[in-house]
Amino acid sequence: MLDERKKIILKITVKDYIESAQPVSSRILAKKYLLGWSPATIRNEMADLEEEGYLIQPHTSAGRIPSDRGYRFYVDFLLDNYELYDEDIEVANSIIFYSIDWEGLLRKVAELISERTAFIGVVLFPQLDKTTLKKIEFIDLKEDAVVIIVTTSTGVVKEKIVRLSNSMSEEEFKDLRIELNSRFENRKLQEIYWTLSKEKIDLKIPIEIKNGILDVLQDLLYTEREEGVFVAGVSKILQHLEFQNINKVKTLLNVLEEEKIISSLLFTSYLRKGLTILIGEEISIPELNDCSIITTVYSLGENTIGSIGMIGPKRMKYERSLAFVELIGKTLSERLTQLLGD
Amino acid sequence: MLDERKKIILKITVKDYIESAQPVSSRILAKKYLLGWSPATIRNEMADLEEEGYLIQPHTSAGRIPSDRGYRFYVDFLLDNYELYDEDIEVANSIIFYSIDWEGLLRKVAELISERTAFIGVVLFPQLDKTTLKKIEFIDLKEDAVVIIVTTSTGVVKEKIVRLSNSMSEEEFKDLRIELNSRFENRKLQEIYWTLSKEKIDLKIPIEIKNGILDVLQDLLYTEREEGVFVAGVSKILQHLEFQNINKVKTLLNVLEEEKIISSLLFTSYLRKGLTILIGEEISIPELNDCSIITTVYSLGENTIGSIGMIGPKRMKYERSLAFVELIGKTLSERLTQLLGD
DNA sequence: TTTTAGCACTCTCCTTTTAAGACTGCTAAT
DNA sequence: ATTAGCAGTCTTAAAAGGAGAGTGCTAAAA
Repeated sequence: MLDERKKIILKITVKDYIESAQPVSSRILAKKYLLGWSPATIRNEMADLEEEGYLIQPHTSAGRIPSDRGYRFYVDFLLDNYELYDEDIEVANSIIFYSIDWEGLLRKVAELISERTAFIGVVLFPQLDKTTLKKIEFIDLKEDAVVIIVTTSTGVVKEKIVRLSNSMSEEEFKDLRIELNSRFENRKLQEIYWTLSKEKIDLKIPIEIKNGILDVLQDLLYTEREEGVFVAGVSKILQHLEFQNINKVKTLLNVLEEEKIISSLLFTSYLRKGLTILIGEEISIPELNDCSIITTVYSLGENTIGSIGMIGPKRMKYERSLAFVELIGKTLSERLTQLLGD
Repeated sequence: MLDERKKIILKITVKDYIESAQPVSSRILAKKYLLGWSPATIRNEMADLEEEGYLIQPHTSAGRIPSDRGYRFYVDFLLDNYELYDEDIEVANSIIFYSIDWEGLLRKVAELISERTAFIGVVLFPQLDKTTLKKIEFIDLKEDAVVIIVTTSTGVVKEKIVRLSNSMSEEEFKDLRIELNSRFENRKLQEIYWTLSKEKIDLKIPIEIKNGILDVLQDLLYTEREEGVFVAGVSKILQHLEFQNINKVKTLLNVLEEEKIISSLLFTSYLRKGLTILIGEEISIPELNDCSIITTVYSLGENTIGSIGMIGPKRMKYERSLAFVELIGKTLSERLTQLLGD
């Protein structure tokens, strides 16, 4: 863990870089922010931070910029309080005044996000999720391995082999099977996923099996997912400094036109049911290495049905972006529930 | 009109530029195409062509490139026979194998166009066109001016003042009104537009009034049009040489994200009911000055219901593009009629 | 009268040079 | 543990130079 001074230096470095888009030098840090340490001291600290992977030096005689790890640390531990501009709140609330069709509303939300932030707004179509669980079955392979077999109402069967750290008796398997089936039979896959993935669950189940089932469920949900997305404001992203290079733009546009890629990103957030953020390489799409993605879900009544998000450069104001996306998600859910809730 | 030699030189200049993307020099023309005239002669001819506005010289010591006027002349008078690659035909015919939903089919068509040509594919949603004519009325203002008043089934009233070159008697107005109303009452606006805009029509009607009615109809149709469009393959356009400049890309993307603009371009083609082509400034959208747009219509049975098109750089192979778009339009119409025709 | 050879001139584009400026890392002093 | 000072590195912008491509014009040839 970083000591206090390193944290301060990292935090200010990230903030300054987000603002200025210029590699941050020790001199700037000392002079602009009156930290009370000399440039030389700060230089030493920054060299340490670079060694530990939080900062990067574009070239020998340049200042430093945050690495993905640096941004991640910043987002996880150094963020100031969320700050919402009054106008952001106003814009989010304006959703309440739209009563166009379902599709039109979602499209409007994507446009709203992009207009207000000058980043890209994305919306995943509502997931139908009618598929329910038919049965969970186990086959004991001995040698502490077991096959999990899941059958769904749509007739799809999927299995997965799992290794156990502690062996289980015939009896225990039987109990677990009965318990799981009685509890989850005919329930929606998404609901089961959600219940199982909660930290606390009053069910005696080995962690490996639990994770195995979760994997299978995710797999099933993923292949049957609704892939439709709205992507709005692609042209807006070009005004940012990181996209002045034509080749970057090309590869970026390529990715953004692949609905499958965007929908799969949003789908992950949908399954996790919460505000999520991916930074640079965490997205696992090389073309989006300069971007961060913030997503959250929207729901109809009690049911999470889809997700929305924002794609922008890593160099974004996270406090504001996170708060804004979260707010939009909530407001959209309210509006949908109000319009269509039972 | 240009003499034979100028035509040949213009034609080859355009063709070579489309192929090479380099300003075409007199030397290239003489040497590569063995025209039998010396570079000096060709130089003189090219200077003439420039003076008449068919060619442009990027700078003093460069070859020449076609102006919009040059492209237009080429497309109107110098085109070789349409050439369809076998693969283009195959791709167009593949439409027949899609039987996904209506919307999916249209989206697929836009993608097909862009995939096959590496340009942008666009599709205008089907126009509902339920609006019919209620009444056409005239008010004689004397002094050879008359107000045309058109009322529609949706209750919209629109009028237009028209000047006449030959005055009409009270009697003639009455006859015309009766004739027009008996003939067009309760007919769809689009149908009336189409009938009236035909060259030959067995109806005694002053040209000014006819054009006035057409204007009003176009206006009515335009404001009530379905604005939805699909735009596919925006990223593909970036591989072309004319879009290597980041600022051009920005403005281009801006326009392409404006559905209203694209739909209005397509709507014009829809009203004209045929294969149309606009080159550069003819499009009247500064951001598309480097582009040409080829559009055609698609129909369900006898009824034209929408239009499709392609947006690419002016420097495109017109023979192929025109043929391809036309073919796609026809094939799509056949497929739609087969799927949904009554 | 039309065509062509020849040449001076122009403009682009690429490479090289030069210089200024921004920071760092390291050393030695505090 | 901190800091001043300085040599060294790298970027960036501007300037200079030179090759190459192509034209317009003139005067000669057809």
